[in-house]
Amino acid sequence: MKKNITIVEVAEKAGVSKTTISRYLNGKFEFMSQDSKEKIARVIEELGYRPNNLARSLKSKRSRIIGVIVSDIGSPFSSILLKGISDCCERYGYGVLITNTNDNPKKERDYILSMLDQRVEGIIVNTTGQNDDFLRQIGKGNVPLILADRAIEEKMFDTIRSADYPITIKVAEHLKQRGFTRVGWFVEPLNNGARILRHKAYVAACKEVLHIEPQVYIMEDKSSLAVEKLVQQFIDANGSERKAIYTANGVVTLHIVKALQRMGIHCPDDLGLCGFNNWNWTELVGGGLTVVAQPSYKIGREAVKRMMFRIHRNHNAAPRLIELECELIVRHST
Amino acid sequence: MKKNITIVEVAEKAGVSKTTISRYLNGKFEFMSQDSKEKIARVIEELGYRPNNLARSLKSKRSRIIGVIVSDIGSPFSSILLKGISDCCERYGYGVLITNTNDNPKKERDYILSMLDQRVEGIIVNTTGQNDDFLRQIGKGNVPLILADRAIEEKMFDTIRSADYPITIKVAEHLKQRGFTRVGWFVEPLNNGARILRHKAYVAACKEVLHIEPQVYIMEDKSSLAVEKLVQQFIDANGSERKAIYTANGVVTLHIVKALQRMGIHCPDDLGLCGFNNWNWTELVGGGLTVVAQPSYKIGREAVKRMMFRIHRNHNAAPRLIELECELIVRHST
DNA sequence: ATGAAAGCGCTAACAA
DNA sequence: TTGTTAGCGCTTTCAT
Repeated sequence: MKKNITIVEVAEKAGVSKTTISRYLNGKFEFMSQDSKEKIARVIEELGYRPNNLARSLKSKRSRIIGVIVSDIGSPFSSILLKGISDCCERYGYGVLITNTNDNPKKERDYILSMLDQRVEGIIVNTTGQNDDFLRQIGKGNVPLILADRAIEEKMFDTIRSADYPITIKVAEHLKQRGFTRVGWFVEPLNNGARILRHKAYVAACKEVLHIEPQVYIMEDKSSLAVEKLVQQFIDANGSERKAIYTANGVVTLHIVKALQRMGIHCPDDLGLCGFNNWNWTELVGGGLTVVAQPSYKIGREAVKRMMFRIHRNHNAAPRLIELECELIVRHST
Repeated sequence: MKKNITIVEVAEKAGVSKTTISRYLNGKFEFMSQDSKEKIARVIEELGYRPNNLARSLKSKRSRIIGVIVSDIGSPFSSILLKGISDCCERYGYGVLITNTNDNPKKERDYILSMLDQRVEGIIVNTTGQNDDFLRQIGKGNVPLILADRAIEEKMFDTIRSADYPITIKVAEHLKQRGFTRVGWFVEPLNNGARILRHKAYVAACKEVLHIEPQVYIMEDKSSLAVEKLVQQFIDANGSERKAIYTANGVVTLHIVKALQRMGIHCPDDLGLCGFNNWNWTELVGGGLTVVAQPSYKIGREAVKRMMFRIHRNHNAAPRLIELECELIVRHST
């Protein structure tokens, strides 16, 4: 159990004061003799000295860590988002403290609090959507909070998300052009900002492009039976029209594809299908799924960039909504 | 910019000393009057006081954080692994500092070092496989290091991974029983512990079960053309025998499936295919892929459990290799 | 160009 | 049952 090497030993061995070592560590070479610099470098090397970041952060109030809270770390969306976040943080020399709420609002609150206890310099949240009041509260503090993908009502936080409106219009135009006359939208319960905005976009597209009544199918229950029933409902409700399903996210897409396979329904002849999220398997099933590719990686990257701007340039910038372009990838299912 | 509330203010307001507050925070109620306890609780509530974890960790040398280093945070394997790790850490009241190396050995070293600087209490690594010497070095320190999925040669670290040998035997028996007489194994370059052990298992299965020569196809290059060429090679090399491909991991599976689709090869008639990793799409393609389900979530969970054991019960326990059972899921492709 | 000294917010040995 | 006190390892002001 050998004692840890601290700045004190380094100072002694190098024959200078703690202060000088600290200056060295922080790259403040302006007024330092070449001699000291070299000596310190050598001693640090010899001793294998490494600074204690807890102590540094405690004193300097800069932890160089940002906290990230995702709603489902196991999903491809989150994992690509995290990749964007962690790649970008690395470039800025920041570490990433990650937690996973499983869409549990209580956990979200607890984690935010405990990240603040850790003195993270900023928090990126993919919020459950059930904590608006709490988030507002946190927003009053002085640790920047940025929302990824899921917005909240008020324009209080920087929010980075996909530009759902234009892509939904595009999807509608594509479906129309392919001869689909009825489009049902399948979604999980409308309890977070992403779903709500996507819903608005769908309704708008129905009105402006398709000139039909919106048909929203909410997947309360993701059991095989329930999903099949919902699909069947949509089919039954639209007689002999050419029908297409548009999904709200990758999870829904997956459930729908499974249901269609079990039901023996083929795309695009029996039914059109436009999914959301260009996950790697979408090109493999049924000759390839038409999907909207969401810029998950970019969302992560831009969230970090914005965070760095806020931390280093302007703590009080007006909140911004940054919407990133999606891409429509037309394949076989429409 | 209002000053942060510290233990000192709480102490003053509650009319007790810092020590008593500290005792309260750490749940040391044994010798504390009911009166103090209640007063403190009230004051903390009123002030909205939250302890500074940096200070706590600095003093107590217990950060309650463990570091996790994955080789590709964007892959389903990592993301499920992380889910297992973070769910389990939560139960123990630990936070998770995550970094992603993109299989870059230099980054792996840097991250390990900077996690030590953060005074994480333990590190879980899904190592690139290119840092054995460095890892040995770190192993001599007093922060436990645990390997997830990818082992290193020496038995120096706790290692949690899938039990590749028995499942590979089972796969071989299954393929044999289905009438396949030649089995090629497709893998990325053999540069990490997981691949090497899986390779051994495959060679053993060829000898003990299939009684054939092993045929290892290394995917140096994952371009469409290169993969197709490799597949074609395997086919050409085995004339009219009944041939099956066995893949080493999910990424390889994906590339093979794509190649087969492009080449118009159908499973199981033209070629058998047994994949690795039961990712959610494997049941969707070509009537369902036969796969080995790897216990990614459990690997994460067990790694954390072992870490907690090491941290709290026995810092010097002998390194253990924990192999978790895989499951063969037979579907349509074999 | 360098150093002395005063903390950052907390914990824990020791004393009472 | 509670408080006093000396740090944890570093940064930073101020002085030289």
